[in-house]
Amino acid sequence: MEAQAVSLQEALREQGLRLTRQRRIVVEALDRAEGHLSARDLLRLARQADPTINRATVYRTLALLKSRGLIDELDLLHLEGVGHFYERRVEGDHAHIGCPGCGRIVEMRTELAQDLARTVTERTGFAPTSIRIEVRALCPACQASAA
Amino acid sequence: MEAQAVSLQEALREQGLRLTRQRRIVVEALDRAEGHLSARDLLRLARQADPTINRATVYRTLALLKSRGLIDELDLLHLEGVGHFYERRVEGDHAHIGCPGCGRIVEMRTELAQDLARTVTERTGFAPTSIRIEVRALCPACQASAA
DNA sequence: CTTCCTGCAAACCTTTTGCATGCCT
DNA sequence: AGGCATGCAAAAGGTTTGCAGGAAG
Repeated sequence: MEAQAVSLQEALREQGLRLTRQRRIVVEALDRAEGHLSARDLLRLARQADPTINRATVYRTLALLKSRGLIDELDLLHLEGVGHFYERRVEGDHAHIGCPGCGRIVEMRTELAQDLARTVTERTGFAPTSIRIEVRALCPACQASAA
Repeated sequence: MEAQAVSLQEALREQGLRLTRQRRIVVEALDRAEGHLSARDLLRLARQADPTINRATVYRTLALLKSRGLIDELDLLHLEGVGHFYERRVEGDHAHIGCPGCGRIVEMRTELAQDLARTVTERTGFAPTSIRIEVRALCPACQASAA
């Protein structure tokens, strides 16, 4: 929804936020991740770099990034568990599609989010900063086995 | 996404599901609700009709309704707390728009969900059964006070 | 030097589960 | 009668918080 720095680490610096060793480790893990990560995943990854890093620090860093709009928070329709998932906000919105049969999650880029943002502004006067689209849909394999 | 009965209660019967006193109370509360309800809200409402009704029953009923596609589950971007929200699935999709400034949630009907469902099918072969669109957006009042 | 972050541990909240009992069909 | 739903209580996650010590700017 807006221009972005090449990395979260850089984005943090641009925003004048303190860049501690722990925050660097956490954002590096998010930068490297190709998709969504749970807080638990992220803690595990961070601990590979520093085994003393604490859960609370991970949550606090996630809250910070979230409040600055640098990451998106998803829950992936509970298909992968009750917790939340995080991923770096990227240019170009995408929908998350989850199959309730097998739990598989795929992503799909879509321009419809732009349209939606425009419509929201026109019809409600609200100013969108992020859009989350999550679709529950049977994958082809599960459609076949359900038939 | 498909035709619906006039009430959840009726829908339950149509699906050949056992309609216990507790389930009736819970679905009546959902039927009466104009918008989203948390599990906690729902328990509170149900207890007005029967103070002995149990939390576990509410959760089990919600799981049942969810699995049958009769209700939608939302988390409203965590703006109202960490839990989930439920509402009867209605004809005509709508997006939930939440203001991070004041926590206000508004709904907006949108046809874009239909387009999105079509696109998903065409591009991925997945068969959508529900779509969740949640938008984080500053409301007019909060835009003004932020300026 | 000051501010704010971290680790720790406990608390908190929501949601789930095993089990014995009871209700619906 | 049989199968399934309920209530109860405890457990299981996930997430948040107060506090004392420590690191970053």
